[in-house]
Amino acid sequence: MAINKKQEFAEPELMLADFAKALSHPARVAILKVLAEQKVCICGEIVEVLPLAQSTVSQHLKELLNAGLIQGTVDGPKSCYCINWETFARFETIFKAFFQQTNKQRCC
Amino acid sequence: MAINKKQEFAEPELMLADFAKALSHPARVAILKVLAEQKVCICGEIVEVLPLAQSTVSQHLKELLNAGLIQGTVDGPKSCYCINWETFARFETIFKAFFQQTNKQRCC
DNA sequence: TATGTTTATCGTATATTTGCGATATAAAAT
DNA sequence: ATTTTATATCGCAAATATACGATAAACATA
Repeated sequence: MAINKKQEFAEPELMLADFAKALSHPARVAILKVLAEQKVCICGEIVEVLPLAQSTVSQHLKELLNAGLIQGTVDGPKSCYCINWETFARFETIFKAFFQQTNKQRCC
Repeated sequence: MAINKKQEFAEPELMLADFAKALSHPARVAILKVLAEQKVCICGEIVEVLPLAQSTVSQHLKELLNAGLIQGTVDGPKSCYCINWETFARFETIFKAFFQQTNKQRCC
């Protein structure tokens, strides 16, 4: 694209889009799923569950971190990740404010 | 990327990712917002509200259609769009099944 | 100190998305 | 029948995302 027009939109739209973007790849959804189930939390274990190389998984983890959907702590040479439920709750509120109206009519 | 690995993931992960991808651009969130508010529904009116060219808006509308988030009907020379709330409800169910567990502990 | 283990980052190739102008299409109006 | 109006699609350029191997960094262990 010639110019990036994203910054021309309002803050709530940008926030929702960023949240959705973080969820817009099945690998990241899968990561969040195993973290939510508390099956695993160490990076290396996540890599074993996914059909991707270690560097690729690390990249997806970084994106989830940047979006605030997970948090990580260093545990010796390993990294432990878990879901940041506060962020999920926050976006659920924004989402509802946007779309969950009482009047769900159609005009066509 | 060398190879597209998306098809290696399970169906629920793919569905959630597709839904999120449809919401992953502020223009599409903005379109859904004005449709939800029932301010406008005609394509040309949507174009006036957004800071994008007509062809670009038409492309975003097509993506929302493909994702099943909106539906459109031809009204003479115009096109009328509105939100498909059934799809929203369906994805809310999937989303909750994934992430809304009773036990939201952290391991780190 | 040297070595192995675990993870993050860099560089790079390729795929996809975004955006627009130009054009096609279809209906309405003149 | 021609022109106008409204929208979708095509073709292209530029930006982003995806994926991996190689390498760096940080720690534990021999």
